Amino acid sequence: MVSRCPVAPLFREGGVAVGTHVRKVTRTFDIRAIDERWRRAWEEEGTYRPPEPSAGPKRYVLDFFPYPSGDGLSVGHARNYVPTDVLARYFRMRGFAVLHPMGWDAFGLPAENEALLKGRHPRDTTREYSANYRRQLQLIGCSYDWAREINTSDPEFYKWTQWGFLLLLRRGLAYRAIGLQWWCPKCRTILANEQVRDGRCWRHGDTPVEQRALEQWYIRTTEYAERLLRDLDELDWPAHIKTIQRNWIGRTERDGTVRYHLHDWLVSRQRYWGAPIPVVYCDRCGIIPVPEEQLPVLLPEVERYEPSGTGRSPLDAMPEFVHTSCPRCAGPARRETDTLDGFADSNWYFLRFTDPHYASGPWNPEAARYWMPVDWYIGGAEQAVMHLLYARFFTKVLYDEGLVSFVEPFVRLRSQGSLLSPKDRVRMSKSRGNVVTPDEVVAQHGADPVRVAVMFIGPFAQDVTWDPAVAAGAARFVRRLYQLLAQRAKPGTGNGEPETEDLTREVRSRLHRLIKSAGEAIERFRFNTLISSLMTFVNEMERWEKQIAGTPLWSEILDTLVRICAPVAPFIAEQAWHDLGREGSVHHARWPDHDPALAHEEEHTVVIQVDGKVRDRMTVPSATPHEAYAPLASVRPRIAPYLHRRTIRDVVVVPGKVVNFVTRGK
RNA sequence: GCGGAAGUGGCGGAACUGGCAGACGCGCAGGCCUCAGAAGCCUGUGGGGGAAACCCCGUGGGGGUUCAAAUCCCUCCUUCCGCACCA
Repeated sequence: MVSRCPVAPLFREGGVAVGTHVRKVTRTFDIRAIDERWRRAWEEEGTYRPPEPSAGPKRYVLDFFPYPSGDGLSVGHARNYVPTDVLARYFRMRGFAVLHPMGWDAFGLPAENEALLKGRHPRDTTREYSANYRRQLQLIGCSYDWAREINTSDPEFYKWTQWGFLLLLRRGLAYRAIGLQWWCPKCRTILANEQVRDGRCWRHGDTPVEQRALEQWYIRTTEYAERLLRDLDELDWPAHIKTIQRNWIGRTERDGTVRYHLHDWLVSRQRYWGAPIPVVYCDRCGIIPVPEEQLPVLLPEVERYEPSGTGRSPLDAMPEFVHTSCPRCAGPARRETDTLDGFADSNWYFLRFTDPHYASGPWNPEAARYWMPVDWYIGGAEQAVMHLLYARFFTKVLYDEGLVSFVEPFVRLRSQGSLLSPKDRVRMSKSRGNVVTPDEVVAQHGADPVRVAVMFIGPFAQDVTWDPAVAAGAARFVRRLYQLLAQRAKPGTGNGEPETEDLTREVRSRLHRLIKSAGEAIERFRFNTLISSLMTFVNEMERWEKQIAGTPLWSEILDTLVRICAPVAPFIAEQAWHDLGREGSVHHARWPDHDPALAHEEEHTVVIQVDGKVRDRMTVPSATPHEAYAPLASVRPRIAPYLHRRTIRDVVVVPGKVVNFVTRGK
């Protein structure tokens, strides 16, 4: 049980000896000790593992999985992962079975290019960098179920990527053709159309691409153009992402024929770091797919994996890999030596997460039936075309094959804005030397303040500039929140007077409005206003504390508040949960239900206008009939003079909001 | 050029369906605490006028609809994104 964890001091006793006397001892909130204690406890307890077998209503909450870079995560990445984590934690507390996994898009050009740059093997860099990502994600309290971690360069994974290629081949959707192809001299490989921007390589913006004639593998995405276009309508995605996809598919009418701008997807890469394309070439039988039971076609272990620059893969120079026997006639045959584009991995990885160690197929049909489709998919708009289009395409192929029951993999998509560096107001990158890491901000303020800061700094979808002052403000808020929840929670700290009925009703109403607005803010991805409503509530409770601390009402408030704060500030909420004497983990506690009758405000402030100008305000019971507004308002000392010797031509009443006396004619 | 999104205090932003503009935070000012500082706490903080009560102005510019506009419509300006040139 979580509650067995050793108790660490919450407050450090601090004091400085000056001159002849010792300064008064001050109590310092030691957030790092709290972080460390619960980070360890959650990992040991498997706090975020979904119950097995999962049942009941589910939520699949997924981040775009990253390729692990040697730069590690910046606070900018936290703008993606933290809000998603809040969403996952919220649904968990609401009683949903939540799938919230993380893995590594480890195969492909970006990973191999970086390894080349470092002069190391991508197998080693991948292992090292993903471990660092995992550490950083745990540092900021992301509640992934790490038992489901996947890695696309793992043979257990790419075996099924190869299976997917064979499926496309069998359905006539993969073909070989010679064509003029874009060649990046730095990558020394062919690029897909989508990987060429302004005549330059997507990974090497300073490198113009060249054209080469080569025989390549293509996927017939164009055959699905119409469905890819049409099915966009039903998706809950940001409008601009849909627009980008529509433009990319680009249906036009010329000569009475429907034409598409979309090209077939070129998947061959003359590179080492990818899944070998599972076909062999036999002189007698032609192109023969590797039988499924012989998968995976293992990527051979080599020390030198640099692109040859000849237009052929490094695998081509390895006779022991190339020479094989034909699966059909057993005669001599040659293996395909190109590898698959990394997007062939990210095409389907979300299915693998539903049962990542399943051995008899790419995914467990039962698990996929339960968890799929992805309910919330969160990631940057830079994947608006490639990954999101290929994953939609492949899902439709799986549907046509009868392997899945849905035609779209991602029901809801949300894209976070970039976090710009305060140094130069551009996106953070190590090469620019403008990165702020979560490590340094956590070291300075603690994990919860980092979480609060990246949510509070601006609207989720908007680009914002990182401001260290926001982190400092978030740290102040987290400390005050913790003090409210835990330090002064003990009975008898206030005057403990039996609360009056009116006060109880008012405070409880306030509490239930917070429950309601917090839940709505999370589901609507308004994390900045989520934080501000928590701040407002804490401010108000600090004001009320003198009157009601130590009463049953106060306990009710704290017990509710600690749950509402758990998704946002999981570390201090867990600590406060235990300080409040509760058992287990707050992260297994139920999200409080808001009672609409309690949340309902008993009084409204009504604005009184004369000719549209605000002249006074009055408080009325919410049950006041709207006919009573004008008589009440017209006799008020501030209002009566305005109405004196004027003809009231009209009175507009909006119950609970406004009463407007119109005296002017048109 | 076409299409889309946006423009609110010194700063980040809030304002749900047209109904109190500026919530919340940062910054700043004054105060408390302190030998002093840091931290913390309290108060104030859109602009102008006024001793005050209050009044006037105010959401990029201009016009309109409406009892009422940050919000809806027209127009102009600016910024960002996508398309168009390349694929």
